[in-house]
Amino acid sequence: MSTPAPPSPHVGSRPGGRSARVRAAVQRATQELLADETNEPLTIPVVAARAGVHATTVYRRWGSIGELLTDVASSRFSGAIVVPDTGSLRGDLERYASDLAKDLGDPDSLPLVRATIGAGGEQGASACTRERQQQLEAILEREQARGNQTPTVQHVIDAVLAPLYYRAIFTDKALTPDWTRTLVSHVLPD
Amino acid sequence: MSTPAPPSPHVGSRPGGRSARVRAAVQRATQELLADETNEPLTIPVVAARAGVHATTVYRRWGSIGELLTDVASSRFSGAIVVPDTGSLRGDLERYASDLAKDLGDPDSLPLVRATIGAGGEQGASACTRERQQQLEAILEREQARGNQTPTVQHVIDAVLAPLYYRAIFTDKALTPDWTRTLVSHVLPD
DNA sequence: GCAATAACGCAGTGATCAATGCCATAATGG
DNA sequence: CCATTATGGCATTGATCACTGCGTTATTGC
Repeated sequence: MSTPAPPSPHVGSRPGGRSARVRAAVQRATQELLADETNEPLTIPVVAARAGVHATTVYRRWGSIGELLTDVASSRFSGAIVVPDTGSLRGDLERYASDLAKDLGDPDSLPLVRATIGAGGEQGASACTRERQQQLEAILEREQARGNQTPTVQHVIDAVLAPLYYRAIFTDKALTPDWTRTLVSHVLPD
Repeated sequence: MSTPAPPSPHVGSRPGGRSARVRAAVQRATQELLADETNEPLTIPVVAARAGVHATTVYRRWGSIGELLTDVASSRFSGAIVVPDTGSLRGDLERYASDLAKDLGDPDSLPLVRATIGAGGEQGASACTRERQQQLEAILEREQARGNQTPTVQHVIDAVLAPLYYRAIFTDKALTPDWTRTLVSHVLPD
């Protein structure tokens, strides 16, 4: 966050090369430290030590904790949920909301979201939700391709996505299936 | 967060005594540092220096950055908005949502929310919204006292409060009056 | 295979942080 | 007004952090 920008995170390496292995180890270590209730400081030297990597490497590739968390969140929250295809908009939304609730309820995803919001600023926060918004958009577009009317993307974000994140982050209530169904019912009256 | 617990934050002092002055100075310094785009580390020594107070004092009264932020957020988000009384539920909700949008849009409240979520954990996050939920509850209860039907508190939280916080934290979109009115209209059909 | 380039490991440096013991000062209660 | 308690200031200490040259190892392109 304070450094100009890493020379370019080296994305051209083969999947299994040293670079990819280091990246995976560091990302895993970061999530483990966040999940650990041991209140470890989550600094770069600590993450590096846990990953079995030298702190220098982390400083050079990520630059700061904020950028590291943003990167970890991007990976963690990309592809973890597949867009369902149940045949109906209601089915898709209910299924998707339920999957997202399960994902957000995972004990090590909430600390990651919280920490990323705190240290990653605007970039970090959007890394936690960008793919979710796009997936919601895809669900609505497919329904429109079927020739049906749909609520706007914004409405679905406000009525389904926002409450899920809000409840996860700000409360200690469970994200129950009943409740997620209720959320969906508010955008699909009948 | 790691210390047992401060001996008790000294709440019995007169408003204007040394204790209260120090508390105010530290809280103001914390918010100023968060608002500053200078990317200062927001550590206890830095906060203390800016407040013209010795770091020792901050360590003893708050113990950690997380607890300090939680305390600052509690103060900052308590009493900043008064529950409106327009005579109608729709008026109250629209007014309240608009006030909250203005408050969340304040350039130095968003960094505080983000940082508190990140460093304050469950306690910190709820400090940002507790009073808001209670105020919403008060609005609904007054409408019920008028003998009218209302949506549930949970529904209003999901449909109005959650999108406001979600948009503020995760996106860079403005919290426009038009949009907040739309949110209210979703819980008050007609 | 063999150069060229990029990524990583190593050791070390200055700066900053968290934490503590001791004393000064202000606030409470009789 | 005085004693008791609590709160804040000061100096210091050990630990940790962010960061940087330099050499080594892996990866890429020819």
